[in-house]
Amino acid sequence: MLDLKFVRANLDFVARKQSERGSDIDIESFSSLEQKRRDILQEVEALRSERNTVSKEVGTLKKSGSDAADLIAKMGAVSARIKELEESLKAVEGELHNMMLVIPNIPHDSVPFGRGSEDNPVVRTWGEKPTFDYDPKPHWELGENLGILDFGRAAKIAGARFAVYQGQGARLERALINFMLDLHTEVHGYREVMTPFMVNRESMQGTGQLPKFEEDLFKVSGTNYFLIPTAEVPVTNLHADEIMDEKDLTLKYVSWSACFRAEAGSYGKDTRGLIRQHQFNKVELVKFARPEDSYDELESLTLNAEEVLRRLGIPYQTVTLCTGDLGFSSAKTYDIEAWMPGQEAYREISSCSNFEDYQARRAGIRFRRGDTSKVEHVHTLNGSGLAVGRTFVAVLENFQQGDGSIAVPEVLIPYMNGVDRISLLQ
RNA sequence: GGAGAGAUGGCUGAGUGGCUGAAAGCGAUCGCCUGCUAAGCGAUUGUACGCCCCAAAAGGUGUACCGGGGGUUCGAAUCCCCCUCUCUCCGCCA
Repeated sequence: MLDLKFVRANLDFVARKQSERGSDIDIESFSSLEQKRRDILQEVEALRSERNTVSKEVGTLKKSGSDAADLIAKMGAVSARIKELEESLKAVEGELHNMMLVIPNIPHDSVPFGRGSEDNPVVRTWGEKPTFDYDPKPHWELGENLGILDFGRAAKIAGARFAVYQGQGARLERALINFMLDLHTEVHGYREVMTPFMVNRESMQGTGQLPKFEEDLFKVSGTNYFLIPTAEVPVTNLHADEIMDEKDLTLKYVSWSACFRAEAGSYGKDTRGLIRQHQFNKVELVKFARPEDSYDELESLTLNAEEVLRRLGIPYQTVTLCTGDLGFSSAKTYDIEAWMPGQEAYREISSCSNFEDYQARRAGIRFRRGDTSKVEHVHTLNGSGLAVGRTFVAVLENFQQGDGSIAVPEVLIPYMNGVDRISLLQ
């Protein structure tokens, strides 16, 4: 959520920034609603003030045995009026709040203007694409041939967009999770957390999934719980409604979770294989930072995520999302795209964002400065480090061999209990 | 699932209708004192929103907030109702 006072003072700027990301803001109704809120507020506060003063007089009069009937009758009327005003104030504030909740974040100045993903500039490429003396196979063929992936039975027990991992496939998924967690905790200094996979509505609103994107989420029927689409939600909300100590910043968390996405509106996209699933594993990096540090922290967070691919030996490129492709809550986002030989394309494997104070304002995450003891909103950041299912895909497709087996990347061998190749016989 | 108890500031904990934004203690910050440390003395120590002042900061002022929501009353931390969460006991259970 944007700062109400900032929006009020910079309406044209905010509207222009929103249009750059292809979003509209109704300046007129915002202004009139905001003005109305202040008008009512001033009136109701003046009346409350009067009531407070007179009520004290009533107390004094009664104590001294005098008659206060006149004042009491008068205040009865004032209280009734206050009640009326409070109701309309509540209505106006609710409307204004709902309006604020659906205004996306303002892109950072360094975010390039563009209409969509085709306009995202590449900031880095790493690694050499492997060459094959045959047509490299997509992971779903490799996986099913090796008996480590079973989409048919997944469809039988659950439905489309689910997968069953078995044998060395299940082991590989688990190895990737452990490898990533170890790297981020032991080398990059993140603190590991394991959180609930279901959260309440407030948490979803805190990080920006609600109210606007409810159709993308799974709701647990008969409860108020939603399945998390990413560990970003529970981990960021860990500090909701808290005032943090400046000395604890930058606070860095890493969390493995299953992620659940309804994938509404993606019919026909990536219907084969592991790329787009209703449930997948992800290792997520989350940071809470001081405002002046957050853009440096975004750079290091992105590099921390890239390090996973470097150690695995998977080629990738990193792009900056342009204004038209930027996510709702983000001020700036880098996408890391891994090379997938079987699909002959770079595919998104991580998305690293700085939300500035947008989520912090929604969720009430603040910190107190040590020197001035001023309270400010923190900046929140997060990024996949990495999407495990898609990393699984990248390993299969990049390390496939002519005989259909998969060479296990060096760094994963210890996590595979010494197995250095996945082949049919395993 | 059943029975009971509870939720107050950074923490502990008073407070059963007006003198309570909230006692006391602890902690923290600043100052004094002191060979060092400790102790001692003094002061300060919430958040949000509005208005005034204003380049801004600071300041002034008003309102709200004692788990959340609603009600009674001239007036609610305090009385009533609903909800959430925590604790204890019983039952069930990975």
